[in-house]
Amino acid sequence: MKSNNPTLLDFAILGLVKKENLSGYQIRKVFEETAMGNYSSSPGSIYPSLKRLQKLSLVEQKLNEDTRKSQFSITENGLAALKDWMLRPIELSDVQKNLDELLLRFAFMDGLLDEKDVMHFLESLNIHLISHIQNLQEFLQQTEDQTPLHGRLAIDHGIRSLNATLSWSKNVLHLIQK
Amino acid sequence: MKSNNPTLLDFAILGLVKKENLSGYQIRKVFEETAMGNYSSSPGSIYPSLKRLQKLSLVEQKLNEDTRKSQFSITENGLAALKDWMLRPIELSDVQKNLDELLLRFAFMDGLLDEKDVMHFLESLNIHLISHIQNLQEFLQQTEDQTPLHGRLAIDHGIRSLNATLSWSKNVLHLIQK
DNA sequence: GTCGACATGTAAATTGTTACATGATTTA
DNA sequence: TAAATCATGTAACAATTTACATGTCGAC
Repeated sequence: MKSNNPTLLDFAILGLVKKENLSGYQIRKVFEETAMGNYSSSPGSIYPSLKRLQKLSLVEQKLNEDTRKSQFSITENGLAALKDWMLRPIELSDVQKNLDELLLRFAFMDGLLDEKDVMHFLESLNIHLISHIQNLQEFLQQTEDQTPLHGRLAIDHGIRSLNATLSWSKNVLHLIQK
Repeated sequence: MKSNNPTLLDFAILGLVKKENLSGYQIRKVFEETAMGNYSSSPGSIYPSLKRLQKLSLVEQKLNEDTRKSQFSITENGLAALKDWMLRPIELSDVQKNLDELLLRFAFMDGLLDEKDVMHFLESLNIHLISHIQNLQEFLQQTEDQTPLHGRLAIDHGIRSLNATLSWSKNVLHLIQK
């Protein structure tokens, strides 16, 4: 009854080594120095994650002939797992709690999914965003008198933020459809 | 060498019981049913959190005379801790990774901080948001040719999302200044 | 009288954080 | 040759998730 499901960090690493073979240290540097800085770069998270990925045979460690250094590369298994993850149906709870994960999925779709699947992902994202935004607006109206000002403003922030995501998503859809 | 620092969930609960005395179950319901649904409502997180807060004497358990049921209320200590937390200087890393926490801090400021401190919080937030947005834009430009399309679009999402937060914050500042 | 909601917990497993530890290689 | 960076790991601790466990109370 073991879970064996890769964590979000596992997928982040998997997506990175898919694009380019990397050593553990190089992966840490990516998380430290690039816009992916929201993921942990501590050795105590990266190296255990790489072990997990190896145990699941999603990545393998190979010697780079040029640099004589060991690097990780994605396996067939790993590619399939990455694709499965990207094609997972979006749920309302993802939009409520795991927007980061959806964005990470999108960020790695390059060259893995075809245009049709990317569009389907964005369309599904739009539907769930709209639904969640509406829920928040209704909640705001229904609790107008009970909720203190700052609480209402915080919810308003949530709505605005989701609207920004929605308009981004529509924009990207437009852009992809050329 | 123990840390004894309340977690984000601890502060979320502390903020709730500050507004109103609540039982553990009632707290769970808030996280299940309201816009605070991004915080965990599982008994395995709520009850241990309440124990931590009690051990730190930030909340105390009392019998509600009317309902004959036990509820938690915030202590003097708890009020001070909540205030300290809200007055913590904002850092760039908060804007990069912990925007949720900043929003939670704002959401509970009602009746705890005076107008001046709220404004200072928002002004500091603005400064850090602007700085982070600029960093992301520079990163986008510097890596334009190396980063694949989806990666650039994901960063663009980050920028748009932060801009939404910034415009919200400016709006709130305006609103508070009347 | 039974079903659903109220109500409070614990245990195991998982994950991640912080700090520690070690050594090689490069560069000033 | 000393300092910085490269490079990989472990250990202790903290927090959360999931599942289990138990019992009360009100409504139908």
